[in-house]
Amino acid sequence: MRKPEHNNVMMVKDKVNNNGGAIMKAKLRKGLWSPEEDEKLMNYMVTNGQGCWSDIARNAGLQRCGKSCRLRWINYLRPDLKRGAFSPQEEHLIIHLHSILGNRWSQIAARLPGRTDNEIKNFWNSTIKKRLKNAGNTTTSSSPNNSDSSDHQLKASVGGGGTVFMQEYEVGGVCMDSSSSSCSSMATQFGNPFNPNHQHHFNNNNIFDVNGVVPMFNLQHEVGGGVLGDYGEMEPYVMALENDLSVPGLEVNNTTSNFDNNITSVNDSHYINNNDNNQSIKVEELVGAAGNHWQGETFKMGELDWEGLLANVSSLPYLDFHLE
DNA sequence: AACTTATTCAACCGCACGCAG
DNA sequence: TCTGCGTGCGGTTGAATAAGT
Repeated sequence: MRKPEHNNVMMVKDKVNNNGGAIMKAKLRKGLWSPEEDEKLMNYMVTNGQGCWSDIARNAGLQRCGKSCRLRWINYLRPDLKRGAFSPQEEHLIIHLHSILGNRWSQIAARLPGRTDNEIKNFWNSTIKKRLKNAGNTTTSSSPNNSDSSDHQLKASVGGGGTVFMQEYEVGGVCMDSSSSSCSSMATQFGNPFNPNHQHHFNNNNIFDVNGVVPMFNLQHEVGGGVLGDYGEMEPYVMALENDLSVPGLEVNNTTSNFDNNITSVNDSHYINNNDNNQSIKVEELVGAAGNHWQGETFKMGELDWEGLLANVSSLPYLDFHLE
């Protein structure tokens, strides 16, 4: 989109050299990355793997700060990135997750393999927000931070639109930490209220906004048709959870793994089974966002098995959109 | 064709957190 | 306990591009 700026060098960082504290300016580039810089960083990462970003910036011969290198890698150079427009499934998932997580783009991105938080954030701010606004709704996506902490009562819509007032949920067992990495036990602790199988509590066709008492829209529509065009059709009943609710992360730990066949986990929510090729792929590897090690050798973005993904993410709430 | 406005998205900035010394 | 460093996150900016007039 943008053309690289090659002369955008700024005096950003002062360094003290060894000669009695004389100041030496380190020239760090800012602005768009040139293809040459991309190549340098890519080559370095492929050869040496991820490490200290400031070291990477230095050792790769880049006049960039480590932070910039990290961002460039995560948002652009990472080989497991999925390019192109968001699919309707992804759109639904983003909206859905945003209704739960608010602006926690990194957590949302962790559930959308191949997508970055920045990408999702941009997509949300530029596209979805606008569509929702155009749909005549102004209250669809309040953040968890906006929730009314006094409201312990959960409202859930049921089938034909009736309302069920849930008894106060014991939310104490839910991982409230904003970091998703250690929330894998939430389902069991919580009695797994987010398990779509608990249909006596929740209707699968509706989103429950856990952020506050705001109406959410019905996702019963087929994904393919009029993705967001139907968002004007709002469900008036919602579920509200107080506090900051963290959805169990798909990526959980940093155990070294690979794409070998038959990887299984005691905690099945941490892995994606790819039934087509008889492989189980650790979600962390797919996502790549939180992991410190990139080993994406064989994984091809764009070939994600959505059904496999969603079917095995038992802890992911309300994955209720219809797959084609 | 020229100009204006809207949209997109890469990148920066500041802050918070964790960890080591 | 304090401090500095590295990292990650979310908000924001601004240039490039598209669309409209």
